[in-house]
Amino acid sequence: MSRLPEYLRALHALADSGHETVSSEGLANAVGVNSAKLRKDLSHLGSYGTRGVGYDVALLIDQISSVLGLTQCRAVALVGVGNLGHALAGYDGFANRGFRIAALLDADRSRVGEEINGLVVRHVDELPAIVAEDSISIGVIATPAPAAQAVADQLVAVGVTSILNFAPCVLSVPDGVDVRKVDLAIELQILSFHEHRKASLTALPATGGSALTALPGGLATTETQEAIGT
Amino acid sequence: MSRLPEYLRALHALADSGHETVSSEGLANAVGVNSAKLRKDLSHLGSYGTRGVGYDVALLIDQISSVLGLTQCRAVALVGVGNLGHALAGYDGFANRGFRIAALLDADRSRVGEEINGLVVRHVDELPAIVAEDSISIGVIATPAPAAQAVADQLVAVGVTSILNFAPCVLSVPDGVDVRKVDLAIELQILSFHEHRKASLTALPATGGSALTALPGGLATTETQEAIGT
DNA sequence: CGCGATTTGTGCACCCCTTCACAAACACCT
DNA sequence: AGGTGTTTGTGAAGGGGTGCACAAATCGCG
Repeated sequence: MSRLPEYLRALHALADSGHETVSSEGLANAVGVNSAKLRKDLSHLGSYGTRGVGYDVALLIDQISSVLGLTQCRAVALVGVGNLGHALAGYDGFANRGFRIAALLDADRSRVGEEINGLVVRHVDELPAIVAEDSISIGVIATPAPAAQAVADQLVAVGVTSILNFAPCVLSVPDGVDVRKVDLAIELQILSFHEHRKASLTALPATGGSALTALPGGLATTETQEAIGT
Repeated sequence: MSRLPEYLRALHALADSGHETVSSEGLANAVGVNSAKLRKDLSHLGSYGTRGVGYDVALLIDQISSVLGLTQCRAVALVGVGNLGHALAGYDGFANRGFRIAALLDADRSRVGEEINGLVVRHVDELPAIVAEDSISIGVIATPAPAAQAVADQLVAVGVTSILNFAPCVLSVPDGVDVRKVDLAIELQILSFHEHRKASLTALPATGGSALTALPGGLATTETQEAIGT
């Protein structure tokens, strides 16, 4: 499930604060989900709770980490060191959670050679060599939209089967390759939609405003505060 | 729906390439969804297609923009100008899509006064004044996790009802306030899960590997290549 | 003016996810 | 050892989204 990473983060926080066990309801509250849902999620990866007591935090962390394949540190290659790429290269949230940025790449040769956070930017054409010297399991695309598809093709060509795409475009990849997309502007637009809806509702509480704002009701974009898509 | 922004982006691309009308199937292919789903989505905001022809691109753009509340440029306040905040402040994908970063804030006084992309960083305590001088509709939190809740409280206190949270933690906000969360590490962990699963399946195609990798099947984390959240 | 081709809009069935509610299991206390 | 309270694991019901398939509608052409 896409919720497992959230559970994992909450569990780490609990472990840091000294808890050795958690009840399903306690963990559910920390993550913001229903306790039954959480129990069902955890039951899917085997029973690791003790009735009357709860779940062993350390054991659960190990289990979830194992399922997510985080027992080993995964190497990621970041393509595109523009504005966003710079930030991602320096983001310390990756190293703490089982990932290591192993290579920085860019198509712009004027950027090649630049050093960011201890890594030297290399040209995207060196991708085969980079994969050869350091097994890359995930590629991150932080290029402008027009360049994204070409980069994705290159990543796929060298055997990368998981791509995180920050470019605002859809990538076409062969079967067996997973793509996740993060579009920052879309997130804002969804919030804008809610904002617009709230404004209309408060202005016209009786009629509900135009038909546009009075959609079926639950249309409220899946879940708020749910990690991307989730 | 959370898919409307994706439709909007595809429509803009079509408009730029000269198309005046699109069939539901053409647009669906561009976005990567089922054509029936797309037609149903569009029908929820009133019928704006012509049978036998398709949808008028310009008209549809206006309609979706209107539903999303993008007819006016929305002002966002960005709190936290660390690594990620810097990138967001300089990200040009916002201005092109109906958003304007109106203020940069940080709790660290040593950062106050710094100029980024033509904006001067101000202290987070100035939030009430900033909202007063420039109506803010969305707040973006790009602070470390421990500071995020306090910032959220401050944003709510000055009347912000939509928050985009990049800090890896859950925010508790009163009803009526929408929070969307983007956790970059979680995205990578989800990809790691898929990677781990693929590795196990190819190694043990018959048994499907351990029970961990042989979950119910459709567990594959909602949708790939769906904007967060989806 | 009529006919065929094309495309929208939607009723219907299906499936997955979510949630409630409860039985089984465990620990603690007496 | 037995009772009691707590918590897990799960069966069943409900809801929402998804996709198929088809009727209605429109355009273009003869």
